[in-house]
Amino acid sequence: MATRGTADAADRQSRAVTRGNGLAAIMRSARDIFAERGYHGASIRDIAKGAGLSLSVLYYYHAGKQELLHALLEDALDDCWRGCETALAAAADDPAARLSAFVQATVEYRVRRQVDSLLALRELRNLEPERLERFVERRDALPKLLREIIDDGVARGVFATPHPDEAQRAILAMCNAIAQWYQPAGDLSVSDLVERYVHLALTVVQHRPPARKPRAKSR
Amino acid sequence: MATRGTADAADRQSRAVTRGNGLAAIMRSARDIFAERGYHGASIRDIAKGAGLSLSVLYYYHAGKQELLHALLEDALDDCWRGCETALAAAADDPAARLSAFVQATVEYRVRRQVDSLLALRELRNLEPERLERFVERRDALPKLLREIIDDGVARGVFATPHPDEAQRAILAMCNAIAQWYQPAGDLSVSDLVERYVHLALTVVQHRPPARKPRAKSR
Amino acid sequence: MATRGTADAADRQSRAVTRGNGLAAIMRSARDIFAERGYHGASIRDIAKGAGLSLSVLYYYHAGKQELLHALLEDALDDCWRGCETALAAAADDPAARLSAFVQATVEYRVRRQVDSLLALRELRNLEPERLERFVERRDALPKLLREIIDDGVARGVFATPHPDEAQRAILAMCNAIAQWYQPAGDLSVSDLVERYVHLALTVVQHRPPARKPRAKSR
Amino acid sequence: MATRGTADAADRQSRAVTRGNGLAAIMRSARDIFAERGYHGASIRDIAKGAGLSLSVLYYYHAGKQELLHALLEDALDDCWRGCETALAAAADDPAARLSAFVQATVEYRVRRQVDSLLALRELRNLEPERLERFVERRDALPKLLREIIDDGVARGVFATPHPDEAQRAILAMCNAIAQWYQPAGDLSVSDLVERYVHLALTVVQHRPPARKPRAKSR
DNA sequence: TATGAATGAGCCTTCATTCAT
DNA sequence: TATGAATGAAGGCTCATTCAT
Repeated sequence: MATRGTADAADRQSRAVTRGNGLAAIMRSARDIFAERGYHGASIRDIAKGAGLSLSVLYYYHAGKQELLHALLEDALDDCWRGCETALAAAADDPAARLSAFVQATVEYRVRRQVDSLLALRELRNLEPERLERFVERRDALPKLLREIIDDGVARGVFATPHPDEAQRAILAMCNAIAQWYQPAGDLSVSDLVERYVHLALTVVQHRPPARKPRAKSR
Repeated sequence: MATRGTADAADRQSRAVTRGNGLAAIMRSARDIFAERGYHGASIRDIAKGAGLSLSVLYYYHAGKQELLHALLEDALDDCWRGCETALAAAADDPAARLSAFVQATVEYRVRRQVDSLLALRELRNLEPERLERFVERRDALPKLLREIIDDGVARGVFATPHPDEAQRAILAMCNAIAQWYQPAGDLSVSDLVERYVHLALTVVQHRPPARKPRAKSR
Repeated sequence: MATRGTADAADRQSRAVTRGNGLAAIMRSARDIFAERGYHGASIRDIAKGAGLSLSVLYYYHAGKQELLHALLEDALDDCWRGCETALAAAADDPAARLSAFVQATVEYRVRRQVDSLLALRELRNLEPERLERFVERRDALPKLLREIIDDGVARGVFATPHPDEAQRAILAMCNAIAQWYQPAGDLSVSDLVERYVHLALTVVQHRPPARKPRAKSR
Repeated sequence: MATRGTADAADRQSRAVTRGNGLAAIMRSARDIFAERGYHGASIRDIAKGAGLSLSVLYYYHAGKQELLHALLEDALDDCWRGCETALAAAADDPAARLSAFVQATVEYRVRRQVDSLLALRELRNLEPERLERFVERRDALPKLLREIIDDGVARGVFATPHPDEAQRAILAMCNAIAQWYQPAGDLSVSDLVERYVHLALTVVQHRPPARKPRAKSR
């Protein structure tokens, strides 16, 4: 017959967690703590404490630690895709424009979801095999998409890179890395950041703007 | 009455670990298991088992799990630096040549120490604060070195990039990423890999080979 | 963002539990699950789920898990006694007839309440001390009653057993065991089962039918 | 970096557990505590405490709680079989003698291993399915053996029971029950107990000693 | 009547580490 | 060098129970 015990309210100082808002608080805390210590280094006890809730609520909302991670990663990947698709839908049908749109979306995502996006890079391997497989499949469509854009540019003679494969990898690698160092409070604004990375990407694929549309006579 | 106490020698079949080679076996096992599961996900029990040794030997050679990781990372970083220094020592005093040497050394290191180099990227954060600080200091000299090379190139007018900082980051990011995907058994030889990444790096810094030494009219 | 919070009504498909029948559903579920997994192995969550109700309703009807068990056991014991008393009330005042009536009632109870009767045997010890004491007192009156019947038979010279105590224990033990193996759907009908156990019991007490009622004069 | 903590020696008063004798102490404690509270009601913490050892040693010797139970049950069943086989090997080839030997062995086992034998009856269901199956198979050979003895007696006309199946069940049930009530310190000696149960069993099968070997006048 | 959200205690297990040999 | 036995701490998870609605 369990008694109530001494729940020292001091432990839950930041208890902005009003009844019913448990889930959001947990997700937030999980994100931060997973990011800080890694999946195995993070204890669900600490996650709960970070959320200002008891250990057990976590299991009310999620089946366990693993599922918690999964939920975070899926959410982040969803957001990433949404950004890309929106940007590409708005872009002109021209390789440079599409590449720029892709890079812009990716950079903005890395900044907007700095923490989660790092999680997705680092903690992927801690997903259970089955979950991992499904996740990776969805994620791998991104490099494929980028590759198509590059190939298209090469085919149309706008991108001169002799190594489209390396170019694709390089562009993603440098964009992904942003989440590791960018400091929103710093000097570099997001729009400047985007501009620079778009430039960098176009450089990497060796973008050669086509001769001006030969209007009359280019002389 | 089934027991587990007596470690059946059968479990250590792969005991190529002839007496006296304990240390090497442990390092190898630790490297693989840390890489596979991450620092917190790896148990020293499994590391010992992987080395074909008993748990306790590990403590004969190392003070603990933490020190084991440290030893691995230091060793990897040493190797990385050795490679860079050797390459740069042999390179001509010319930004493009120096950048090429740097990239070549880095790429080769990522391939030569594929596993350890990944460890150094991923498990860094699991070093104890004091160890971490010393390590990072040493590691951060690498980007600084690269930055100097780039700045020099820009100053001399050989590199046209308007964003040397981004260039530096991009070059390191793409080189680092190699360890994540390169397959030594695949089609791409190391020398080809190096060649492509050197090209990529020169592209990123917007290398402009200086006009042939303007023999006659310099005007 | 997968959650678990909202109990999806689909989970309660078998909701034959039309509003208002909660109590019966809970008792049924509790009986089955306690029987299947034992008191400590059964979770009230599963009991509630088995009843097609939410966890909390359980507490509307019962003070807790312990009381739930108690209610089940008391109910079963009541039934057992009712059967015995009815049977004995209808039996002739003759040891063999009374023993037969007792055995018949007991066997029929073990079949009629197969599950609950097993519960009463196995989960008794999980009652809280005070409850346990009261329960055992009531239950122990059964062997005592049986013992009286046997002693009476021995006194009257109808039962020849030299070990009335062992006989009593043997008879109860074998009747109790019925609940462990009897399959209502099988070949053996309840009336046959009763007949055999009555025979067995009479054998155990070494029943010797008295010399025919000395009609005229046996001389 | 874990420190030693305050191991209050007081907690391990009965520490007759000298280094190296851990296994035996654990088995003993496990037996008692499983018997007292049932598999699910017993915590391995309490088992360890009962053994005067730390929680973790348990896992040095056994894979877990489940395996601990399994080890106990197997050991008990082994003992039971050994007893039966020895007894039957020494018995004459005559149904009554064999039945007596079987009952004697069974009764003695129930007394000798009073606790474990109860465990085997009650906690069986808590074995994992695979383990359970193997165990039950071995255990079920016992009733079969008893049944063969009875059938043989019936065939030879020495046992008159019309219900050999019920007889077999009754004999085992009453013998099994012994472990529930017998008190070694009480009035009834083991040899008396055996004698009574042999008598009871012979009664149950309705043993009819064959007519004295018709020496001279068979009339 | 009935529910969803939340809690504290406790459980089984694993882990890094130590110590005597 | 190397090992088996043992330990305290912590980890993930389940559980009976409560409370506000």
